[in-house]
Amino acid sequence: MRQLIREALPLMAAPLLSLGLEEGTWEGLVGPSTVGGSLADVAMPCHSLSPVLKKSPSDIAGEISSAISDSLIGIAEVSSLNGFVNLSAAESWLSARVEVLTADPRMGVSLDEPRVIAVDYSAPNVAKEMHVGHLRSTVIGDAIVRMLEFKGHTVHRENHVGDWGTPFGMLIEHLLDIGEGNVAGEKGISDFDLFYKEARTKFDEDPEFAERARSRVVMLQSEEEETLRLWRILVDVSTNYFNDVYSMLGVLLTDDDLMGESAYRHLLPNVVDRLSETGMLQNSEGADVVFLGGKWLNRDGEPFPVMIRKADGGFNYSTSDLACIIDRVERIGCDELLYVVGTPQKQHFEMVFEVATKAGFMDQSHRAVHVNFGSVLDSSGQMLKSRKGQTVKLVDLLREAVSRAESSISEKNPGLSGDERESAARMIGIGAVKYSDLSSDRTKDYVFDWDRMLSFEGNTAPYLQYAHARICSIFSRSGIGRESVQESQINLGTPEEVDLAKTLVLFSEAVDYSAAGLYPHRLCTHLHSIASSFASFYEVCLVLDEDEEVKSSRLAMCDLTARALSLGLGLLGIDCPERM
RNA sequence: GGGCGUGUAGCAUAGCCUGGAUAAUGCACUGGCCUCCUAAGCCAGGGACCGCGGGUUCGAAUCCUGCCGCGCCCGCCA
Repeated sequence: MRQLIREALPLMAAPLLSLGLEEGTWEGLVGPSTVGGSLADVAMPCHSLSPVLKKSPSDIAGEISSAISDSLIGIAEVSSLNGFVNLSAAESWLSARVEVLTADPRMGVSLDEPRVIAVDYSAPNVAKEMHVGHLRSTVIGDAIVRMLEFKGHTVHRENHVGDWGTPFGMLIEHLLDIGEGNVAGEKGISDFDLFYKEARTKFDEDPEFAERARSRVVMLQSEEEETLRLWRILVDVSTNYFNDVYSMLGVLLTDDDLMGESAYRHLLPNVVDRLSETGMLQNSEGADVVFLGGKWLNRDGEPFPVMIRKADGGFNYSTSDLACIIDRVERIGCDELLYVVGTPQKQHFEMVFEVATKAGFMDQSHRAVHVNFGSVLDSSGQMLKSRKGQTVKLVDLLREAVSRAESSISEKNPGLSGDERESAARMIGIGAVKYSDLSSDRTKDYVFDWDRMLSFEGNTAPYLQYAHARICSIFSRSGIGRESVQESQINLGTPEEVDLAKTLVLFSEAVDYSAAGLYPHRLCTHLHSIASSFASFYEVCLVLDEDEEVKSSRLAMCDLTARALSLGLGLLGIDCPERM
């Protein structure tokens, strides 16, 4: 309702001046109402004016209310209660707003001043299974990418896959033991968990293998040709597998977005040089480190460093992340760097950002944000660890979701069959998984519960998709084209229509609020309220079989609702079937 | 020990940034609603001293502070 406020404020100035309130003293009090219902959309608490005007808040609210109500005719109805001045959007104002939206494919969502933004997300490991932890990063990152692109920004997707480092010695040797012909090409690796575990076991238990693995690491780091070829096999097999998962999930990531750790390996010495030039680098027990000081103390109360180059000459992840920052700022020209990575790495990113800022890799014009997310917990509230407990393979989870969706469809709507049922099952099952992850505050821990995420009740994707499908059904049944109603005159004859109109008008604010904070759940919350308002509207307002004027208005509302839902879910990476 | 985060009905969550009115939503529970556009739905109802104590304020779930519980981080792993 920011537009209501924008329109109302100038009209309130003169009447308020006549009550003794100077311009600039009261505007900040006007904001969204905190009470629901039809009472108010915008409210102005008058309690703080009490000492100024030497009257009770209740009297002040009453006086303001009667002073401004004539000025706001056609915009809002004004009343007062409990020391609040309440503005409720006028029906004519609301219907005019809705009419503007019906002609706008962007549903009122404005474009921001464009920035160049890198979003680092997903980041699976080569030769390892993708599990539920990757699900969060992938789904949240993808939603953020879509929202930011929609707001007009240039977004670079960065998939920082784990494709370099010491584990590749044992992985390559294991590949040789198995025989590359059994892995390369179409065959792939059928079980990455098993592959990794076998390599690990041999490394731990077979000294001869461990020795081969260690010298293989040296060959890899010196970029020996044959070793690089073998490494490439593992990378290719894995990225094919990642692509299968991405395509099943329906995310934007492609091979063009791959920027693994290996891609930055030649920049690492450069990081050392540049840190050295600034004088930040210190030698500690043979290693090159940066001491930031401040609150960075270890458990003995001593300062602890950011490790840049280990005593053995190797680099670790801080260095790699610094190289990334340099690359993204200087080569890609990013204004903003977003890292969709779990909360446990918060301290790491704080330190890396601090080093990068002090070293001048970033300046005031750059913004680096750790877009953190909570851990995945099981139903008993424990961390879902990949070490011991049975890890849920991402592919298995997604297949299960789709198959559950398919059986629900068979049960609820036997009329759907063949390709259409299959495609609806995919949209519903995958949508359910994504939505359950996106719909709560990402910074908090996420309770992973198959029954809840696949349940088709409550604040879930299927509930929103169902509202969308019902609308599509109205149009297909009546044979009326969606576009043909987009210039209809809007009449809000019932409370349900008014309520629906308000949630639709608030759509653009919800998108902005969600994108600005990088919080997809805010958009979910609003989409749910749209679907919920629509469901109430649908019960009470017969769309077809009314007189022409009512019918065209309601059809336009239906079209707008369906567009809000599919656009909104689309920004979250979730598709809507027309029938389900 | 230090740092960071978190605590809201039986369960799961929103609201906290930017303080306002009777704390919102879903599941579960109770009771209603399909000769009518998909009942995967709708309507009504019960259920919360917003972890505990101080402070600021006309007003605190929200801001400050002290406790308590839980979690994560403090590795020459990423």
